[in-house]
Amino acid sequence: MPENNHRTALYTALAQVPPGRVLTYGQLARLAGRPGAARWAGSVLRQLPEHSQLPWHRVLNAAGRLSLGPGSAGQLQRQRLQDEGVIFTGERVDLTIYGWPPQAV
DNA sequence: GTTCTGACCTGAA
DNA sequence: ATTCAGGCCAGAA
Repeated sequence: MPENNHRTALYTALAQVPPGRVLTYGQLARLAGRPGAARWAGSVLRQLPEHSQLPWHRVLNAAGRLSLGPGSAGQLQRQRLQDEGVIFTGERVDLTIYGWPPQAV
């Protein structure tokens, strides 16, 4: 069953993201070898265990906003990102600056 | 089998 | 900038 394999690929890709950098669900799915499976990436992160050391907080939606509601998890995500030096312009993060991988120019 | 739902994305109006 | 519709993938009812 390749499902597990893809999930592992997603974990690996996510683990490569350095502190202070963020990526979108779509990019994460693409790095996991599944372009277009952004929702799938979200479901994987949702089922992620709490004791996981993966930087799940570095994943935002394409708009640069937190896809978690204003719950405790959302607060935690924002807190951790700010601790890493990510600056929020309002409720949004500039992906052209903090995006990962770096903007291909 | 169909239908809904969700830590989503893109393009068009 | 905001709203809408269509497309994506997977799991639950």
